[in-house]
Amino acid sequence: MSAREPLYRAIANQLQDRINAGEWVPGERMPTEAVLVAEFGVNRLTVRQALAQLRAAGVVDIRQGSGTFVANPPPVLEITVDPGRQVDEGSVHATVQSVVSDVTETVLGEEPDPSPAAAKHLAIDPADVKRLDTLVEAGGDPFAVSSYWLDRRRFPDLAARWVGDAALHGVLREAYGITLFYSWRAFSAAAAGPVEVEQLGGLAGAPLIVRDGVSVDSDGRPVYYVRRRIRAERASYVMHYRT
Amino acid sequence: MSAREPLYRAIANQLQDRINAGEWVPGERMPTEAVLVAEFGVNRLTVRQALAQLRAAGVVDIRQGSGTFVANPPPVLEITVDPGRQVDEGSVHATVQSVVSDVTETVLGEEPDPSPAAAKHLAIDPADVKRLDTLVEAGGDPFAVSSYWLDRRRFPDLAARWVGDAALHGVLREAYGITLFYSWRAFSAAAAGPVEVEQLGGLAGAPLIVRDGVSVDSDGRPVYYVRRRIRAERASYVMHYRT
DNA sequence: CACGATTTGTTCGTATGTATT
DNA sequence: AAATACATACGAACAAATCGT
Repeated sequence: MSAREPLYRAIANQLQDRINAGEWVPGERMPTEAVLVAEFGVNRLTVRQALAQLRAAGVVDIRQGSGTFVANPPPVLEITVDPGRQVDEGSVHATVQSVVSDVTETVLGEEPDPSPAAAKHLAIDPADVKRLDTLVEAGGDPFAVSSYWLDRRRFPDLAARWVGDAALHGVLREAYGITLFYSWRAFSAAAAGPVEVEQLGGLAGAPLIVRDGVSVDSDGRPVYYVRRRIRAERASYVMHYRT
Repeated sequence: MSAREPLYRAIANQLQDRINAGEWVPGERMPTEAVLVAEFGVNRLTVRQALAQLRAAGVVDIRQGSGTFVANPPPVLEITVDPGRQVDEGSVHATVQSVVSDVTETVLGEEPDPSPAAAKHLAIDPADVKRLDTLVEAGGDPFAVSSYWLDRRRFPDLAARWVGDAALHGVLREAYGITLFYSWRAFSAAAAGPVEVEQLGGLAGAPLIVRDGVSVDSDGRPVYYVRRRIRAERASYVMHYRT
């Protein structure tokens, strides 16, 4: 095994074990840093490093001025992925709206973005690619951030035509007469960077569930490449099979 | 906005900006901690805290004795999800084998696990649930860890019948004559805990892509509930739509 | 291959700021 | 307002891994 395990890691493991053993139940307050310092006979920084490990793993919730609590896994929102439905009608919007009525998608910004990957997905020149970022809010809380890469010649004034509470597929249908179809989707995960932290809240490095995809019009021509990010503890994508 | 931004965060953001600006390209070595200490005029721990943020976000790669490097995004393995194929033949095995020939799935352990959630998915009593953990290795490197929850009365000696390089679906077909069908799958993300770090490597809190699912037999009876974890930077699940 | 220099990792100590109770 | 508890920041020392001579 490991020749010498760092103190902070040993303490983190021991605390994890005691949580698993039920010494503190989810939502319950754990001993303060000062108490742990006395109990383990180490420096406060060492205790904090141990707690930081558990926080990063989503095991504990640390609140300034209040204390450290065993994390209470919140209910995850299950976003249904229906492979049979090829028309893109916004799975996130539909799912979130069934739980929270107050769902909005607002434009955060729009700018040229000569991304080679996006250009390849759209089959256009990188110089013609623009990126439009939006924020989906549910009940006033940030839920998802989306980046759409589009052909800026085809949709020159997209942001201006955006109406506050609509989703992009609705804007494209009503303003441009485009019906969207899914081409492909991909599910992956990533760590939250400074930008995502500012947009979605949470901590740097927190896991995000990422959904990429390309939607095409009725002619099969790519309309946009999208990358949507949601904090991992908030949602999951569920796909049911026909039996 | 933020009244007072912590020093370490300001430094992290500035370093991030300079990386984005191309001051250091991916794979290139960044200034040492000592240099950054002198440059920003702060304590070394403050610099380290800033770098820890970037490391957690996957922006930099820090190697003891060597230095800090701009992260080089490794190629992700795209695991194809075919909603049309309802027979469970092991999508991970199939995909990984197409790239690396040396793929094995070995049993890490088998033990009773009265998980209420698993019992519900299997429609059996929690006392009858056992969990079997396996490790998928590709080219000698750990790639994925899977936990299978099964009815221990139905599969009493499953681990004993396991042959080293097979996948579970093959074991069930050959040893029990069961053909598996997908019932549902779910994609989510989570932070790596101590257990996952030991099994998959990486850092505590690193993002994992998680795939849950239930497979049933030809009678529609649940056979197992599975939860597979892969380090986020290693893979993504891709679903193509029929046009 | 050995060894020293370099660079990051861990741990102690101390002080002050900020949020919550 | 005071006490409590976590957040930030500085200083110092030694350990461990890496790399070049």
